[in-house]
Amino acid sequence: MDALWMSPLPSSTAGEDEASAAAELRRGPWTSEEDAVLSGHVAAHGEGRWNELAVAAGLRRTGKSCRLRWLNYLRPGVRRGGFTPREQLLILDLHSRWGNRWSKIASHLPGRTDNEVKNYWRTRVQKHAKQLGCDVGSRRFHDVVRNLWMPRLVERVHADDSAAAAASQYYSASPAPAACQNVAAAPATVGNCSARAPSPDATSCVTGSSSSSSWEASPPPPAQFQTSSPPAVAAGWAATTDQCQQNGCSSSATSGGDMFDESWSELLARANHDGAESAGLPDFGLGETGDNWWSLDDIILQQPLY
DNA sequence: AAATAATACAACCGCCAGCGA
DNA sequence: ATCGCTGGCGGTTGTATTATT
Repeated sequence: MDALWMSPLPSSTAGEDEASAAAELRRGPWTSEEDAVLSGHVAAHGEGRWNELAVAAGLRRTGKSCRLRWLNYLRPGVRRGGFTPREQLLILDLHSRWGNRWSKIASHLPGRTDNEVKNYWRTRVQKHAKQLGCDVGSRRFHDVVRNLWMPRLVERVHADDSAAAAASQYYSASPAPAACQNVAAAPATVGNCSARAPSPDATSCVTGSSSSSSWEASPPPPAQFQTSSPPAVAAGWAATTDQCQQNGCSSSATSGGDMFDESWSELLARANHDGAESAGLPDFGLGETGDNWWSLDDIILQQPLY
C-alpha cells in the first residue's frame, strides 16, 4: 500500500548530507511501528520539541508530522467515527459564530480534532450546499440549515435523549453492550456514548489504548450538551420539533451519521409546499455571505449557549 | 464481477504568531 | 531590534474505502 508514499526518496550521493537527510524523510501514511515508537517516546518524554523528538526517537519524519500524528490520531482520548447529532448541531452553531476557526470549534467537542471538524464541514456540509446548488456562505444555505437541518438535528438529539433514558434504566440492570464498555469510565456528562442506546456511533466512541485520560483533560462540553435536557430546553426542543414537522421533516431518524439522506430538493419542495412563510422558511434566493446567520440561541434555546 | 464515481479521512503545505537568544 | 526556531492553524491534496452503474 505504502510502496510509493512510504519508501524513502532516492538517497543522494556522498557529500550531500543535508540533502540526504532530507531525502530520507518519510512521508505518507504512518505505519503501526512508527505509531508505537512515537507513542512510546511521547509517553516517556512528554509532548513538545517535536523536531528533537523525531530525531531522538529515530523517526524519519518531520517534527510537524510527528506532532500532527500525535494530536490527530495517537493522543489518548481522540475520538473517531461519525459525528453524533449533538456534535453536528454544535459544529453548525459554533461555525456560525466563529467561521472556519476549526481549532476553536474542536475545543468544544471533547476528543475531536480540528482536522476532523474541518473534514466534516468540507465533506458533509459542503456536500449539502452543493446539492442545493449554492455556496455554504449563501443566505439560501444558511436558511436551509437554520430551518431544516438544525431542527432535524434537535429532533434527533431529543429522540436520542429519550432512548438514553430508557437505555440507562435497562443497562442499570444488565451489562452494557461491548461497544460501550470501553468508555464506561468516561464521565457521564459527555452525552455521546455513555448511557446511550446502542447506535452506529457507539462503535466508534473512543479508539486508542486509553479512553479516559483526555476526557478529563478536555474542556467540558457546554452545559446543555452534558446530560439530559433541562425542562426549559426540552420544551424548546419539543416546540422546535413541531416546527420541524411543519416544515416537512421526517420524524424518522436516518440510520447513518448524516441527518439528510433524503435529498435536499425533496425536503425543500415539501417544506415550501407546506407553506414556507408560515413555517419560517424565507423566499430562498442567493444571497451574500455574512456572519452568524443562524444560531442555536435563536432556533432552540432563547438563551445564551455559554 | 468489473469499472467508475463519490465519499471519508489522513497527511502535507504554507503562513503566521510567540518566544528566546 | 531582529533573527531563527517552534508550534498552531487553516487550506489543500492524495489515497483508501464504499457505493453505484
